[in-house]
Amino acid sequence: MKFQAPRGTRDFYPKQMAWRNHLIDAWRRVSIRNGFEQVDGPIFESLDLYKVKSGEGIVGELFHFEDRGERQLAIRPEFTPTLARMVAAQASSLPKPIKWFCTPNLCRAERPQRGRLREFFQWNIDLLGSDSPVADAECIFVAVDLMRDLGLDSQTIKVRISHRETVRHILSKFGVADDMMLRAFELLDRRDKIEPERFVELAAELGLDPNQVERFDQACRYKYPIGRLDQLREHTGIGDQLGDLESLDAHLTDFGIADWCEYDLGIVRGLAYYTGTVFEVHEVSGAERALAGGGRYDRLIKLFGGPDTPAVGFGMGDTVLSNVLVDRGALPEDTLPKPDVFVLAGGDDAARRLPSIVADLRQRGVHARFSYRPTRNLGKLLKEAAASQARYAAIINGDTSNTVALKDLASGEQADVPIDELSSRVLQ
RNA sequence: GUGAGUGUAGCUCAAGUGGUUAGAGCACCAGGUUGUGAUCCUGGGGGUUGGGGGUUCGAGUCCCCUCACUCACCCCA
Repeated sequence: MKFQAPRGTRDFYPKQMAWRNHLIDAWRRVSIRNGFEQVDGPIFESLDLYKVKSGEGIVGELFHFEDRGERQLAIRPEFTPTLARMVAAQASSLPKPIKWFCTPNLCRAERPQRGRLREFFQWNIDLLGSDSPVADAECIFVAVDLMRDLGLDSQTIKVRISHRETVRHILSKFGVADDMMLRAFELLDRRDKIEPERFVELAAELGLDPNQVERFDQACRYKYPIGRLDQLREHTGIGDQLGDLESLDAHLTDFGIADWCEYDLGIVRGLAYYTGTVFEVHEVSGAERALAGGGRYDRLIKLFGGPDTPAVGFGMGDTVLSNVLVDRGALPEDTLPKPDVFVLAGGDDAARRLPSIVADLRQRGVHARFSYRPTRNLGKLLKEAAASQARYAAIINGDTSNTVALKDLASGEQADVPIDELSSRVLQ
């Protein structure tokens, strides 16, 4: 019997595990310096919890099971319902704004593709209790901060921003009735996937004539820079009804991330869920899926039985992020922990002294390794030391002398150092 | 879940229209008689060709099923 990992799941060998930690460490580091606190919840929840947010249709897209007490449970496909449940339960005692992050593994019963697996890790940033556009801007800033932390730049990455209410006003201006709004958003989301003639046809059903369709389509395809809402006004004829977008625009500039962002009215995201700002983080070549997506969801906490609580946040998966970084030349093997020193012995006398020297180094916090090979051939041992990517090799002298030869494996320089100075030397 | 493509060693790939015991490089392991590491020699382990069934004297190669990956749909919470 031979087994492989189930469809859409991954095995994490040391190299992959180091890479995964590299990403999750960055998520943690960036979250914390932006003032977010880490939370987590159970990896499975009541199936009903997910139905409340997403409806009956969600059941076919997650993994669910029945426990021995006939409870219907589901492995978490997202974290937001857990978060909403947690916030709703203690909302009155939590200081506002609530700024939480987590890095859960999530499972979805989808057909896997590049950047899309059945089990993955997702960074969640959520800011609750403020309806100010500052909160929207800060969330976007956190996403940008992460990109920057991992060495990506604003030429490679763009945050594409839209706003539900603004698009609604534009659609309304073009003559779409309120009860047709949901269908209009659906059409906007799907416009690249349907034939142009069909698009015009469907738009006509919403009350738009071909001329308006053309104008609206163009307004949605154009990317507006931050600070140029005047262009957006001109293209859409929306006038002064920009609302929060106006304020968001100023905050994005004040946070210094204007060049990372652009307005893209074609960004739609989940229909039933978001209420205001929506955004996606993209790699500009378009070769990968969205790195992250999020927005404002002011009605969710109430839906879960809590007080009316405005909220904004985003999720970022590890799969696309990883693809983008690897596309840009990052090598997962470079994230493996490297030894500070590789201790080796070229003779039997030295070999007897090796364990105590290694043990002492490790007690002092030094990452120290040694060879399991029986050979005393220093050439082979040095090759192993170099392969481990240790910074130093420490060659124990065969006699009882108090020095070891410390060799810098990058430069090749070598010098005798007293054994009691070894740990401080290699930790410098 | 629907449709299409792909699948040979840990990795990258070979094996004319079916034809002996499926090969190579890299990687891994071990030696090269007594102390200094890149592209030095020598040797070794590792494959039921993703798995199962069928056609055939004979299948890595043809057919069916299944599993996984890739792409589109769906969805993107």
